[in-house]
Amino acid sequence: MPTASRPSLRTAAASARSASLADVAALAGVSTGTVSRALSRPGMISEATRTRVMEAADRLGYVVNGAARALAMRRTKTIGAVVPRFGSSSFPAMIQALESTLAEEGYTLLLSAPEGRRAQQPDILRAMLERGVDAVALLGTDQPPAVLAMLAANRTPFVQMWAPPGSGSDAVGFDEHAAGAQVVAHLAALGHRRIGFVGGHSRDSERARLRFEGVAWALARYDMALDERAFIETEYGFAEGFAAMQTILARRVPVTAMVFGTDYLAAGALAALDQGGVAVPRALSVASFNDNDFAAYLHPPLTTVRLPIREIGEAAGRLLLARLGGQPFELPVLKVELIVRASTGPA
Amino acid sequence: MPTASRPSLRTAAASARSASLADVAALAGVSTGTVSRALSRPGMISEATRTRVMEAADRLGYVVNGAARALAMRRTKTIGAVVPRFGSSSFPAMIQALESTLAEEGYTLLLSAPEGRRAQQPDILRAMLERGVDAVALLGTDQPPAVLAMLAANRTPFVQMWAPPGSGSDAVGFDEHAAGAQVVAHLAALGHRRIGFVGGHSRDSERARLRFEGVAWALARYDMALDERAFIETEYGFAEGFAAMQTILARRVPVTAMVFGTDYLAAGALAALDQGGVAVPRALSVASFNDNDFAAYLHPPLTTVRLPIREIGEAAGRLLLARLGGQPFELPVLKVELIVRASTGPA
DNA sequence: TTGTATGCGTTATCAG
DNA sequence: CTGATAACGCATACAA
Repeated sequence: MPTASRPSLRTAAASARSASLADVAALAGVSTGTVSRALSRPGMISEATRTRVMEAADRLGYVVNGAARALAMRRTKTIGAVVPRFGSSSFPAMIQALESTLAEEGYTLLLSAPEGRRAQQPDILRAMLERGVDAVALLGTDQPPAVLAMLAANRTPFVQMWAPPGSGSDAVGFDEHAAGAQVVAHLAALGHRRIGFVGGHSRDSERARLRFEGVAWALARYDMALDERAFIETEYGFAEGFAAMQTILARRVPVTAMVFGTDYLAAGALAALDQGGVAVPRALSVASFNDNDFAAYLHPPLTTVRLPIREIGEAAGRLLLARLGGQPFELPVLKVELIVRASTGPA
Repeated sequence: MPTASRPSLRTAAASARSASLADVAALAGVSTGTVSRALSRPGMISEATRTRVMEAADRLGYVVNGAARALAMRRTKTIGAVVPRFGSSSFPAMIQALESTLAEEGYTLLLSAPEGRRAQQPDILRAMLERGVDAVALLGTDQPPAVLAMLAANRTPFVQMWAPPGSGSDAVGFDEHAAGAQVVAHLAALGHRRIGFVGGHSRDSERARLRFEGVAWALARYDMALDERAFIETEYGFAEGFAAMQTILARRVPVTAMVFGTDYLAAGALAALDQGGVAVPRALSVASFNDNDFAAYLHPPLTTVRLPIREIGEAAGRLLLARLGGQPFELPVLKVELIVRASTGPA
């Protein structure tokens, strides 16, 4: 019977591995249980031994072994986030907010930022589950069934960020449809009747799709028309906006206003307009959606809808923390805001 | 003596927890050891049992418990990254590249993006070490001694990203000094003698400091002068660039060119110049540093130095993988590139 | 308040 | 090729 506590060969061998609870216990002259408690529930321990343990601990540079702890506690204090196409988008601000919120409670973020083909694969989620994440934050509602199934099988709480709220499961986002409609309503009020639209691929992006649906809905509502020849779906980016606008200019489409799905696109388009000698907003009005409002600095006479992107990350973080703590959580209402700097009606 | 294998109470209780190796073993009628091998070293197992195990595994939706694995293997296949002020900068592209590179080898990224005060605290690193990261990627060389000490005590490999290479420990970055000098050399060649500079706080950012040192060095070399009243250190951002440029315009400083530490600043400044009726580059030349080159779309006649930011992340990833694999690794030389679109000498 | 002993789920070693 | 069994390092129920 292996009852006697073996003095653990390595106690001698100085620092073959990094210090463990047993090492601290030995140095402090107490049991491992005591050390464990001293470190995580200081209240249950006498002042004297506690300080002795503490001293021993940081003399050895002790760092708790999270794997062992996770194994024993069935909890890692780690949250996974899966955010495709993260580098070239406005997601970083959202993730920053998510991370900051979680960090307040001692949680750490495991980030996956798949590009290209890898974006759709469920192995990504699997990797996070293997790492024992306590919860997961996903982007949008367009999740492969396999993903949802794995989450369910593992009973892992999750939240969908930047997704239409009220779709049953936990989702935090704003009303994309309303945002899209708001821009069009504004243009309608100015007297525009025929406009163009350049946005992200609605096939790949739920956000692009919903936003465009809002635009389309409002177009019908205000009896306006989207000129097919001034409608382009592309990747988000300056270069893409530039190219799209050049194409539309070359087609000589008779629109009096253009709407862009994101300010990156708008910025590129403005350069193309500038180069093409088209005055904004005199000859053509331009509106876009954004979070950082930088387009305004580049081209002040631009109408934008400010999207509360950081707020998404923060709310998602709070939601997960609440779920993990068994607390109730009320989803905040994230508002979009129309910022009008200068606009005119059709030339 | 607890020799007999207890049938583990929960074998009955269906899915009280998520499936473990033992559950799979039971279902497949083999031992846990066999299941473990079947899953991680398929070659060592007979075809027949292997498929039986596989079936059992995914019938139960088995996901390996990383904590247990990490405990046994002393390895987590997780890399930590600490990147302050991540949301509002060009770091996301770097991180995206890092993550993608690591993902190729099955590594996952644990990201910490401290804002404000939290940025300097060593607890952040501690949290990562507790999670058992196999290696760590840090930003820059300005690390608190405590951080370096912890890393050393835990024998955790690490790399410093966007840091001057050749500083002894593993660092990947480009020559900031040369980048700064390059811009000034270009302006000198055009005949400019008196310029201004707006950049990040050199106190907080090693990058800002080095870049400015390159500028200063070249100014001396080419016998040029930096007008003190056109020198401002500020936060990176559109609004800050706008404000800084307005301030400088108000001071009526007789400079013929302005250099900006980042394109965000330059973009804001261009708006201020535009609004102030100053023609670029006819009346004033503007140059900046960037990675995504977006300023060019906003204001084509702008000279920029393209910084290889994504490459940093990729190289850092490869370096860590090499270190973990005991492979040699040769740091790539990351080149900066001067992009001249239109420039003139002093008006 | 403190010590003891067991379980957490895998991997790895060592026999068969 | 497969089975049994000992680590791995910590938390915790139970005893003292």
